[in-house]
Amino acid sequence: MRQRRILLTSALPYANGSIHIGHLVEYIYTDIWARYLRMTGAEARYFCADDTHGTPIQIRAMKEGRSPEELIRHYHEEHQRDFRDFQIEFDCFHSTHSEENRRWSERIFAAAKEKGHIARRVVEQTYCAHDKMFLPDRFVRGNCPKCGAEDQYGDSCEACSATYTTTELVKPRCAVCGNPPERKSSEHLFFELQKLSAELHAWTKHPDHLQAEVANSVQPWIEGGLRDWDISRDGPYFGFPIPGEDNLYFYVWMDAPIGYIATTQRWCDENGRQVEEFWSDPETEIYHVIGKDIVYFHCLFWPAMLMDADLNLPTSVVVHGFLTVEGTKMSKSRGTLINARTYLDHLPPEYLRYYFATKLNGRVEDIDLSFEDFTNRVNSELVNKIANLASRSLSFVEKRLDGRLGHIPDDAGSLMAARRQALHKAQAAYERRDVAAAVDEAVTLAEQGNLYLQSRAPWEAMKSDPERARAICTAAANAMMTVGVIIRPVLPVLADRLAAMLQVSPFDWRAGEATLEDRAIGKFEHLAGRVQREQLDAIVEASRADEPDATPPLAGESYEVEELQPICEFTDFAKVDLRVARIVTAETVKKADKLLRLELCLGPLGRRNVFAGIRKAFPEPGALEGRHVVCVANLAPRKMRFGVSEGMVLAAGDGAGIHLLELDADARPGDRIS
RNA sequence: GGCUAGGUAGCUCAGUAGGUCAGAGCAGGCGGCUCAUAUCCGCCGAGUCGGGGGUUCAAAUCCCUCCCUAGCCA
Repeated sequence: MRQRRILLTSALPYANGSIHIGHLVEYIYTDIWARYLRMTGAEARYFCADDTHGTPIQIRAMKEGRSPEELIRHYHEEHQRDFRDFQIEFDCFHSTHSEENRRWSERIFAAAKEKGHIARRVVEQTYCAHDKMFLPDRFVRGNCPKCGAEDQYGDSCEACSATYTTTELVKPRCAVCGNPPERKSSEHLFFELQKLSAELHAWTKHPDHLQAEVANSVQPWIEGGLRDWDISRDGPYFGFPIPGEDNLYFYVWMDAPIGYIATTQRWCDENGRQVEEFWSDPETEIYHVIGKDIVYFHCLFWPAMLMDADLNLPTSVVVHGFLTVEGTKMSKSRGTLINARTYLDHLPPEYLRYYFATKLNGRVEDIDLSFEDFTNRVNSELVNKIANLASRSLSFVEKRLDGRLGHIPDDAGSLMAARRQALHKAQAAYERRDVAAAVDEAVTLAEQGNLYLQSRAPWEAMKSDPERARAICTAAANAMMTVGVIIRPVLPVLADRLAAMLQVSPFDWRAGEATLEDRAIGKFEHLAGRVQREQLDAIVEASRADEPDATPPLAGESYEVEELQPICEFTDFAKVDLRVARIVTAETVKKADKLLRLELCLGPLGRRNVFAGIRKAFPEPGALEGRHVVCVANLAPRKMRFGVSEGMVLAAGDGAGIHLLELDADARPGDRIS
């Protein structure tokens, strides 16, 4: 039989934010499944990429004063770090902002055009003249045309849940600059989905392609008539220009799924393989794991694009539910929107992988992270049952039986039968993506192993017949090996530590039914320790702190201040070199009624000439002389009409009152401030 | 509003084509063991299987209806 070739993907994370535990449900799920498949000997390739295009990234970058490329580079690195530290192993994690993706987007678009499925139509949209860009729904705010609720998004009303278009919004304004937008028409390109209606209907009806509940929810869309899909956006737009069009770009949702192919291409190029092996060979299985929010894109648009391009369609689109925390939607103010990194600062990735695994059953159900449940499951199942069985069998052998296994005794027949059965049931469960059931097999088997040890009491046998004790522990160790194999897709690092103790390699599915007898084992190492409820509380606390404006202001502090800038990484902050400076001279500047010219002494760093807009607050500049202030010492020099300014002094205030930041008189000029 | 999926012991959930299906694990109580980074084993649960109605000799399991929850509605 030929080796199964399988391509797996998770939805591409958008490159304008950090990975949080909600995202992780999907990546952990896919990773578990990919690892399981590899353990059975299949070639399972797990591909993913950052989704990098579109207006939100454009605007976010603009607000942060950097280029979109810089922004997505930042998140590309951060995402990969977070995934790696959660033991999520991609064969390739690429980016939709790549040459491979550009080529494939152009090719797939050309194919759709060739098939006569691309139409042109003029659309009227909301345009911000100030920011010189068209505004998507979420970037127009205004009053609901139905109920009049204020400050609603451009697509629907949170108060009366009416839906409408941005052009219907009353008193609209741009969410970026606040100016009222205008209406502007332009010609867009549409993918005529309706023309593939029959094919899509047939495809979505096939029971292998979609879970029953997903297929159900897709049918009304098809039967109700598929609408054409606007796949273009006007420039300036961060994305790929559409060939042959003037100032039109591919909509981010057009090129995002193509990223699956582009990433495959990238990996193939790097590994001497052909992309056709994955996207054209009908024997290859393709699985897309997605959240239930993007079913429409993956079950209709995406298959349609693939149909037109004559590429493989997904074998299955696997849909999972959302994550809730303590029974409710994740929320910044409650501290339950937990970033991957925040979690890792407090707990090992294994616990979350394990917990999610106990919930992932292949159905489209939301899964809840209940802290009590999390603590119970990790402690009672992972630690008390699984890790403890390893400890009871292996560390006993190491400490009291010279680290050597004997032979499995006759009275272990039912335990050995149980391990075979658990392995097979777990395999069946993994195959149908019911990870929860597979984990349950591991736990149950560990339970039986513990029971076996309890009833045979090797510590008693030890007193009269050490070889009997060795035999008992050998049976338990073999059961433990199977537990380890079953749990390995979920807890790869932990399982590999077990494999090292058992000195088994490769630790694959076949090892689950092999027998280990009459051999030495490696040094015992405890597999997992208990989790404390306090550690979870600390994560919630830290997640609250991630959101600096979550706490309400104190009474009386209701005046207006400038809005907070986006989060700045420490490395960015560290670029600003602040120094202690003593004001040597301070004087007014002719023809400049706001400026003072300051001569600063930075100790060994010499003197600086600085123009500061603080004259209004200091009618007697001479009084400033001798004061110790904060100087931005590595600011690029700026040529002004009155001379060159070689830095800035820091001050607070809104113009009415200005307060210079001042240091104690004994601060040394030139010292770094951090 | 429409659609979809759920509502089973304090918690998380099993219950495959209706008849040992009223269950498991955790938590809690009692007892035992001590090899195990206080872990393991045994015993202990009357929960109207969301409410109501119906089909059937028999329903958590089928039908109708209502209530509640979650999500989706391009």
